[in-house]
Amino acid sequence: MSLKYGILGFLSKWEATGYDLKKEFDDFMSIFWHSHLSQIYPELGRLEQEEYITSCLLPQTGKPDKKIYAITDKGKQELITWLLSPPEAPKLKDSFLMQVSFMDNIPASEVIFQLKAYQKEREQRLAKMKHIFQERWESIRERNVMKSRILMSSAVVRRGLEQEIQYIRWCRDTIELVESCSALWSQDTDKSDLPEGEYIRFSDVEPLFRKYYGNLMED
Amino acid sequence: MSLKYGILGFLSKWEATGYDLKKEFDDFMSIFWHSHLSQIYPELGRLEQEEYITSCLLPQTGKPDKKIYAITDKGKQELITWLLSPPEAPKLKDSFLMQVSFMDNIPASEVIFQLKAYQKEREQRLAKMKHIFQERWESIRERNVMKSRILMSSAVVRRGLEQEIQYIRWCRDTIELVESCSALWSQDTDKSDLPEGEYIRFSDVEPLFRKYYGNLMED
DNA sequence: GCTGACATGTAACCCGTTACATGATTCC
DNA sequence: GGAATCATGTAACGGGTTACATGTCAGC
Repeated sequence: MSLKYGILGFLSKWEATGYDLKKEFDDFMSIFWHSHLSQIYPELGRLEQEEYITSCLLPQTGKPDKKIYAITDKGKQELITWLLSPPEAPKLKDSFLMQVSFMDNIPASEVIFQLKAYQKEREQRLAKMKHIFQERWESIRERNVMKSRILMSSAVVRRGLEQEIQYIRWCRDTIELVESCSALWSQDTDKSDLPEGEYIRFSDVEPLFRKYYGNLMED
Repeated sequence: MSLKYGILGFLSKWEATGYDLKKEFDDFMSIFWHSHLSQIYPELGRLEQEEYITSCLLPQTGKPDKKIYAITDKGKQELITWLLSPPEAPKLKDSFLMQVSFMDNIPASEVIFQLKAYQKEREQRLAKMKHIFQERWESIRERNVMKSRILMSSAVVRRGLEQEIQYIRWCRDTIELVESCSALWSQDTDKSDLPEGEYIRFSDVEPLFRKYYGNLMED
């Protein structure tokens, strides 16, 4: 149900077409949401029907006509009601972490390969976010006017940057960990009746683990 | 499409019923995925039809009969193929961050209230995760056997803990930021034709911003 | 007597993704 | 000549959530 509020939130500050909204979902809003045009257009239709937004048609030559949407008072009220309602419990869906947690089923070399590939992807995302961030920063500094909206979107930007940086760092650390423990993979390819002494003990790698967890275990 | 692999991944190590799987999705796997029983049962049916898993019926007295599922070779192969396939680009959906980015529309006091509520939620999640983590840690230490599976799930646990800790810290820092800038909200309740001098300048709060971003802006 | 754990499922609905459909202009 | 941008949408499908449906046993 959040696409609705993503649209209302954006329209609470600027008028926009469906196409504009899509760009915003690919740009700044990509920090917390994404959507396809084929979902945005019908949603705009529904929101207009329920009178949360109004549209006005702008004929263009050479290009297709634009339908510019604006928020209504009813729409703004709906947005505010949502903003004041209790925040939803986070429901994480991270298919890469799922892959990682089952990667004892593939060779250590492949694990490292996958971690490196993902790290690269996140580095690209970070670079894109930094770019967005720097552009905004400069335009804000030029106009030299401070608003609460700028404060809140800056907070969101910080969260986005932090998240990427930490994920990248985790990839790096985990690659190192797997590299230094790759012997575990040759061990446990199911020769299940080896004598006890043949197994690597947990106590052998415990110091390495403590280092990997850092101060996360305290408390 | 990841529920399928969540199930196959779990069954690659242990046999389980639909009910067991649900518990696992609420427990350890909640770090990266969640699912409802009403989705798990039909999915198990499909996986069995496609011969990725097999079931055996265990009659019970007093309790309903159990249907215990086990992975087949074909299923294990399917899992491995997925594990080796390129990791998906992350598609974040964080409705709380969406709320935050539009919170210039509600009073600063309400912003702080929402941030505190969310911080509490994440603290509870962290406490739960630490609990899961400590239980596992102890049982691993007792058995004193190291396996690659333990290494990978430990990496996932670290990611989960980190994520929570950092989100909580962000909430704390952002509450402070909003508190020290709450004057912005009284300013911009749309008295749009105030003389220029009445506005808070960006340059006035820039030092505060630099502190809030820390070393995130550096390249 | 009621809640919660155990155990399995179906049905309706909503949300989100991929594919299809159109058509001009600009840049390489 | 082909890809990318601007601009709008529909249709089919798949995945995920909520509600419905059933029934026993243990513990408070």
